Amino acid sequence: MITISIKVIAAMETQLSNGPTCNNTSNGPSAITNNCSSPVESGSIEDSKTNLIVNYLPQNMTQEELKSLFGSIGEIESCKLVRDKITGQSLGYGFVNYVDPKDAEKAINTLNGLRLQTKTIKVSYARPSSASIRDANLYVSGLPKTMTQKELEQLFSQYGRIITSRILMDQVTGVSRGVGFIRFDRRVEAEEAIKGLNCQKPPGASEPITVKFANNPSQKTSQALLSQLYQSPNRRYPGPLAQQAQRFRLDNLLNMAYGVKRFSPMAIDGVTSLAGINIPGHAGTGWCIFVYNLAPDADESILWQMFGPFGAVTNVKVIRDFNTNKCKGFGFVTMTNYDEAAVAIASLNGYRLGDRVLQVSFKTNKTHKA
DNA sequence: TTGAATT
Repeated sequence: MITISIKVIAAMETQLSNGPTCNNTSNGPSAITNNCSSPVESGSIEDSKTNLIVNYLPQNMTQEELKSLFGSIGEIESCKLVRDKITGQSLGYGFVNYVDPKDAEKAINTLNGLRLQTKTIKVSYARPSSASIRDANLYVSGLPKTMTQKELEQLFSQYGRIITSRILMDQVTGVSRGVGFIRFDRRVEAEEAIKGLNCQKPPGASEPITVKFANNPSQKTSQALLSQLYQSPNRRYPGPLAQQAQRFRLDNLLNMAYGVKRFSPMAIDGVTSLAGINIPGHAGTGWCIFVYNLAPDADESILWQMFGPFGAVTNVKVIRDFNTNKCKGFGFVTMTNYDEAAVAIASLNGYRLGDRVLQVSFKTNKTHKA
């Protein structure tokens, strides 16, 4: 009875593909109660009493026109015309959420089947499953660096249908950062995966992984954004410290010029690496330095400023509480050269920064776990 | 009082 354009079908399938497949194309109330067999969705009918999905909208209908049309029934809480992400073209359907469920019901009764241009629009309750479709995205950390995306999926697939997966890679080395994402079809699946896998060791792994719900699109606080401005070294810090650092560099130059051999553990690194022995603080890319007793508002720039004058600093990190974004009292600095790191530590350990006395040392494997 | 990581 209704001529359905290919585009609208595609749009509907896009919407449906986010949830369990239902064998009919009806979005009417019967579909909610009867046709979706998922146990999650049958319990949340309440959610859909104000929210409508409107299908078969004319191609040129705008969100404003949609809102205007449905707003004639009653007060609208929100209204969304779904568009193609790339072209911005209407996908021919949208959502209208009323304040009052009675208005939603009225809209179905009066607007469903309304002819607009060449279309006959369909108005029905939106699937109450949006909540189960959304928030099914997991953030996974502590993964073995050797784990592949396929292995990650294998691990999680026992809990449900995986929509997408990803392992974050270091942009330079291409090596896994041990962090990834799994998006499940449904939220319950994600919840089960958390129950089953959080704090568990994947087969063959030596450390347990962390599985939790991912944050929404990564929106950094303006504060975090600002601190990134300081990711480049800032080396104008006059005073005795800088002088000491400069003196050290001069010493190095003189030593090189006069052929003085300086001892450096770097010389034995190749051997110890082959033997599988870890040198504390040595991370392969440099020497990792632990800095303790930073102030809550400390940021990366202070680490650059303090350590930069002593030599090549490749990375600094202030460890922050995720929620408050305040420094947890410590941070890390990676320096390329052992000698420079050693002098920086000798110079900065016990250094008074504001009203705090810093403790600076090579990072150890210390953990407060038993 | 020795790591977070958010496509």
